[in-house]
Amino acid sequence: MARERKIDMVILGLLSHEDLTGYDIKKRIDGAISFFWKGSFGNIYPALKGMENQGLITKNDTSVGGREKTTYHITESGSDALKDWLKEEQASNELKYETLLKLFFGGAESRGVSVHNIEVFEEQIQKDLKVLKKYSEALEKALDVEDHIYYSITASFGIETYEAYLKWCAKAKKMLKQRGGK
Amino acid sequence: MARERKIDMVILGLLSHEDLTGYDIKKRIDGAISFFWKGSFGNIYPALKGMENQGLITKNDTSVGGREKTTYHITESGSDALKDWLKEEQASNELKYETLLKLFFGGAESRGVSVHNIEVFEEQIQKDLKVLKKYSEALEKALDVEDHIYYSITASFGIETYEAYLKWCAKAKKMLKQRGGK
DNA sequence: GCTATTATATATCAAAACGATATATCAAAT
DNA sequence: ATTTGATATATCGTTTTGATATATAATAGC
Repeated sequence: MARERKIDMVILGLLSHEDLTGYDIKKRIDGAISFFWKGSFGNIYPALKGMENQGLITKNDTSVGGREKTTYHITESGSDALKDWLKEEQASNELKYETLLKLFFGGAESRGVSVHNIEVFEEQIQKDLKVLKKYSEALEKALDVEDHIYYSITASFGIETYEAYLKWCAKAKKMLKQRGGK
Repeated sequence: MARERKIDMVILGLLSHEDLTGYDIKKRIDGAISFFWKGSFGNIYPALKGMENQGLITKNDTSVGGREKTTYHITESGSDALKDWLKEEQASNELKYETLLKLFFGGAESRGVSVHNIEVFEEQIQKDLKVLKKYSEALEKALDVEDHIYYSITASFGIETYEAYLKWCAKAKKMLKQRGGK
């Protein structure tokens, strides 16, 4: 019980660097960490409310013209919660790959469908890899290397795995084509 | 709306090979496909009920002594639903890596904690890789190669990615150690 | 033979995440 | 001038997660 809401830690991690609005948080998640984590508005906004009630963050309402905006700031208590989580060694790592699922159960269908599914996946990865490599190169050029080491390491994780995916795509297609199609 | 329940397709995929109970289904998911998909009882049992109502599967109750058992069987309509899903080219592929998350936000903590987190991750992967390789070797020895090609391909995906993870672990640890610790 | 443990089997529940949608303002481009 | 896209917050139904409860059958150890 009293399960830990993972999104809380993501938000606290982001807020430990700078004050942000819910919308900003979504953008950050969609940016640098999107290849190993995701978040939605339906996830972020309730979490912000909950954490404000718990005193982990404080809010600051501003309005520019008719436009409202709520910026969140991490408290000392929130900072402690983040540190506690970082120290815990258990971590859940999981992937949900529908492409693999389709391939695994694809025996019921034609060989061509499986090859096509791999190609669609391959294209997506190639696109993602391109973006990630650009991001990684930009990081290396940045002056404050010490501060960016963790960003580099996570980006390198993405690059390594994406390259492994592409390697597998080539292999898988070859295997499927060699045996002729149904 | 009427969003597609992914677990339905997993269950239909498994039932397309053999009749199974809810418990069996959980075991199958925990087995060969666990490295790219997960399922829980709280997910499986309601899905079975729902699909039975939709006519995608039929149930068969038996009782051995005081023990009750419900075995499910795929219908033609269920088989069609599976085929339709296999043909759709869109597929959601996502990973949630708490280890990466901790590393990314680890700047707030000591360098040693980050290295330790990587080591914990590394050990888990080494363990999983061992299991997967054994499974893969067993597959290659199997006579009915044609039927097992899809199993081989998905297993090879796991091996490729796990090996990429290990490669990254070594690299990441080196990077963190080179720069000395806080 | 007795007992403890593990495997089989189904089920439910609160909390969390997902994904889609709604609403409205502001900035930029056509 | 208008349409498109970015900013900003919010909600809602469905699905998933993870934990827990319950009970029987089989196996292993003493």
